[in-house]
Amino acid sequence: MRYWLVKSEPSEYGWEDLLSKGEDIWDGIRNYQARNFLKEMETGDEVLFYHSGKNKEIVGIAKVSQEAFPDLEDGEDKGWVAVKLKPHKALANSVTLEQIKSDSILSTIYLVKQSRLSTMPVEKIQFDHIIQLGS
DNA sequence: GCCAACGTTGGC
DNA sequence: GCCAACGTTGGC
Repeated sequence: MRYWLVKSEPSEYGWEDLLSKGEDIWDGIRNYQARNFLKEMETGDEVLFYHSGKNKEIVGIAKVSQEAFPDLEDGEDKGWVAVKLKPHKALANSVTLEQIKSDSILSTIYLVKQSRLSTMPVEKIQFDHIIQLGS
């Protein structure tokens, strides 16, 4: 079991959209580093859902419901992949970027170090800590 | 609105 | 293969 964080601009696609769908394809990733992480995701892995832009906070936990499969571009397999996600649990209190940056356990995560990466792994200790902050 | 950090593109 | 120019993302 591994832990991840995915990022989305809520005006494009937010946690609410995933909730209302019940399960959805997480596609359109066009960055090699993010793609490699997507390929490593396994069914049942837990995924923190982060809203970029105005709110900048982790709002919920999703689970990988289907492992990587080809994400076609113009009907062709160009090596990009998508996964499927299901909402698992909303955080009672969302965890803000400000909290994350000021926390000694969390300040080293990719979210802070490499702000443009949209899909990234999270250490278990960090994941657990975020859940604790969000409960 | 600006800027930093990346990624991509294209000329050489 | 290098690098300058440009585009994009996302925080401030």
